[in-house]
Amino acid sequence: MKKVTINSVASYAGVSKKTVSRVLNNEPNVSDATREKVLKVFKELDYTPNPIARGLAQNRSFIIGCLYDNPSKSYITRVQTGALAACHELNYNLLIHPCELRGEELISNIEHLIQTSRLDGIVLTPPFSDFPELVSFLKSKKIPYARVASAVLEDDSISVRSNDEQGAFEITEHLIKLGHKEIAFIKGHPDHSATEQRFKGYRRALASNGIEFDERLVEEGNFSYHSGVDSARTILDLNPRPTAVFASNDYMAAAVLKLATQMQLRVPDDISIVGFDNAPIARHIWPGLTTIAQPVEEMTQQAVKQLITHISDPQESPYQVTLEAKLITRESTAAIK
Amino acid sequence: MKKVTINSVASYAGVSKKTVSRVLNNEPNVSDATREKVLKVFKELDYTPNPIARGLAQNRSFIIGCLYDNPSKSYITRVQTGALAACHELNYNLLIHPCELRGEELISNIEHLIQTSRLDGIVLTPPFSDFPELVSFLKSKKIPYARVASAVLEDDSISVRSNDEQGAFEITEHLIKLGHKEIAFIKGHPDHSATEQRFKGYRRALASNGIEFDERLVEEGNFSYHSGVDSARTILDLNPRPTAVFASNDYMAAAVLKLATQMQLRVPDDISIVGFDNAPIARHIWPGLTTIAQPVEEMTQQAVKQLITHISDPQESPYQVTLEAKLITRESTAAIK
DNA sequence: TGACATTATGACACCGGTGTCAGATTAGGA
DNA sequence: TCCTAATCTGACACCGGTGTCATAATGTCA
Repeated sequence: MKKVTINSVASYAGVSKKTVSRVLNNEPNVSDATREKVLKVFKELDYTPNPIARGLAQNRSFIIGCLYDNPSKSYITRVQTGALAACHELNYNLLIHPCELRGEELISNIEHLIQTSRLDGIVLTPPFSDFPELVSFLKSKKIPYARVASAVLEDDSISVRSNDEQGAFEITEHLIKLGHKEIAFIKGHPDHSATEQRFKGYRRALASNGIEFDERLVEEGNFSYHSGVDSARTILDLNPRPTAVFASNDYMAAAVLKLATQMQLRVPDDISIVGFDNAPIARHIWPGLTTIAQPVEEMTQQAVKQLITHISDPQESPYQVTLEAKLITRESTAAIK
Repeated sequence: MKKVTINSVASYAGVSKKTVSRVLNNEPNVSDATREKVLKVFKELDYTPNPIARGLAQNRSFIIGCLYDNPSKSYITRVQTGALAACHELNYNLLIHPCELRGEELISNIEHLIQTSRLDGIVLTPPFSDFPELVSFLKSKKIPYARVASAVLEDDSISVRSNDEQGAFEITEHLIKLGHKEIAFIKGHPDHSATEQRFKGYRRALASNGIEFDERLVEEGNFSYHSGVDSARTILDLNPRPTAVFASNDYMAAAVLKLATQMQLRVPDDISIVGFDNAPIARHIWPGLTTIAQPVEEMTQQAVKQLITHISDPQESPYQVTLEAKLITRESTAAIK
């Protein structure tokens, strides 16, 4: 099997390689006859252009990077799924790059990544999406980027998000409608902008239903299962015990559930628990968790698609989108008796 | 910021670009003085060679692909972590490629991937590691590949595995030592070679402890949580009910646990449950699952490292390694009363 | 010191595409 | 029918590295 290059195609079709290149890139100024002739040779020889040679000539790599630092494997996988879908569609490759937000030398780490891998652009997923140092670094270096699930909107950059505040509002209101008034809240990791958004939604729901906010019901978590255990311990020992717990994600909610079960509390009869994200664990435990589902794949896919479009044609003006989050009710919530 | 290329380095250092290239690749036949002079210029100009140009010249992409089709997000993430570690170390990039083993046109899908992305090699993770059609395709196309967690050993290819059969043996024996004799078994997905291996280990443990194998205690699963629910239903309805259940992975074990809990069975007092893989869920549920931990990251890292080494220097003879699996005991198993 | 082997270096083509520009061909209008 | 404008096409340089080979510099030994 010998290699099929643009030269072999050109000589086989009896045209110059530049003409072949024109056909390849759908450029104008090729007569229909020539175009078809070349296209036929493509098929006959089973020709695939070499992206590396192309990249060298155009100073592009056809690679975009995906940055994440997230304890939730399912979230990461969903992000990857969305990003890959967009990449496949637009003939790009995806380079995944897990790294720590608070790791030393984040910026130089990223700079090195961009330098060595010659990324054409970067997708930022939480918590990077709202990390100012990084965003302004990319902006100063003129590296195209897109932000997924960011809270802060900048109008000159690509950003696709879902409404965390609204989701938190809705799930809190769901509890309130079930008669709950003492609703504990476990916060997420302070580096994630979602943390503040979800907290805001919680407070807005309380306020709009005339329930006074009680600071003693709020615990600091960090989205990890482990932090959920710690927070749960404090909350479940409160006297009087709250009748419901809203954990800022499903892992922490699962931790609350585990601890409650260990303490012989029945969920949802004795206490209702809700999470956020609709992670697989939400339906893998008993009782299943009432939670908020976000369209993570969809968000990432749109963000990456936008990003690649922008790279290929910088005229394309970047835009912002907000997608819907959805309440999923399972067995972990019930009306107060 | 203007681009720093091999030409700028060469003229700045007062040598030819070929000499710069020599220094870059640690080739011999460069005098120490020249070498140092060039290295100093590297630093001064902050030069990073362009992998794309390099790739074009050497007909390499410095990219290896990672194939998977696995319902376990944590397994996928662990695989990626290991693969990335090896890639970073050896200046390679990783292209992840989730795809369905039984999807239509798997082979042509992979062929297309290799064609368009010009992969230098491929890592196969379960269930691809032992999929003969794919392996022989890669072999016929002379695409370097490495297999992770494969059961079948071929001596002319790279393969890093852990001993599933032995792990299953040990965890079964753990149950037997606790006094269990009626131990139900839920099989994994038939496409995964681990499925048969784990089953073998289970049977060997029974046999070596003089317990007769009872076919009625065996259910067909497919590694998914959902299949675990189905199998659990059958098993927990058996009369007499087995005193222990060995599910071939933790998701299915979690399903058994969920169903048992719903049926008011106490775990481990009424029934012991064990899983396999040591997935996060094993410690996120209550009671935590006794299971077998495999060094997935380590396996993948070694496989990828081997693979890249082999690509860079085909003389390097491929090798096979088997790493240790480890029993993790948690709260889901107890001595029979 | 001369003859020869060894080491160091650079000129140049090449990898497989794309950009520029000039020249050839065709179309359209007078 | 001729002239000009619009459309096609190809020659050639270039992207940033590496491979080959010739030549220059140095080392070795008689």
